[in-house]
Amino acid sequence: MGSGTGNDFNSQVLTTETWASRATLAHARALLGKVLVRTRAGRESARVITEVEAYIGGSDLACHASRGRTRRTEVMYGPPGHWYVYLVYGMHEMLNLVTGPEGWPSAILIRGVAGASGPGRVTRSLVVGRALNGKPAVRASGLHIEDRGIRVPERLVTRTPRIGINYAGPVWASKPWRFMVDSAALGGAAANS
DNA sequence: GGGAGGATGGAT
DNA sequence: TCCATCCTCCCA
Repeated sequence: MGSGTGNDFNSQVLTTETWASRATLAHARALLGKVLVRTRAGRESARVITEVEAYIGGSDLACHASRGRTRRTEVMYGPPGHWYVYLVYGMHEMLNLVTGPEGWPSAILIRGVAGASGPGRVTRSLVVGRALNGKPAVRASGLHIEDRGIRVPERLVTRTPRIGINYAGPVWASKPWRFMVDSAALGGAAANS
């Protein structure tokens, strides 16, 4: 696959996968500073997203979809803008937002929000579970994302390899597909916006 | 039907 | 460094 080698801009022919990969990474970056809004029993809790990771397509060996289309990964093959929630290590719910295009499995894991660092803590603090799996990210589902005007300047964004995926091998484990913004610095940025 | 291993987090 | 805890997927 053309996008597997790294520098897409040197490619003469840009494949559908290349475009989709770029779109997912741009989307991941754009999620920093957006607000995750949980509505439950008439109450709303909102948290600014501070850390995400991208899992991009069937060729990404760290992506669950790399092992084929199964019952669990089915939602990743569906239309974008839906939640992919699964249980890991028998105790932690992982919250992902499916990105597009349909039929091309990719998702963004929400690893941190203001006040909760770590994907397991994100879901625990917002009471998010597998009941949301496959649901669209709209208010009626009880969980959606809002842009409340928080600006995240590039200098506050850190990119690193993804966490806990060494089993995927060095090529995929080294992709800088984790995006973070310092929570405290973000507070200042939000105040200035 | 059985078994291995996992996109973590907290304790030791 | 260890391990709780259970779902998913592969293999037989």
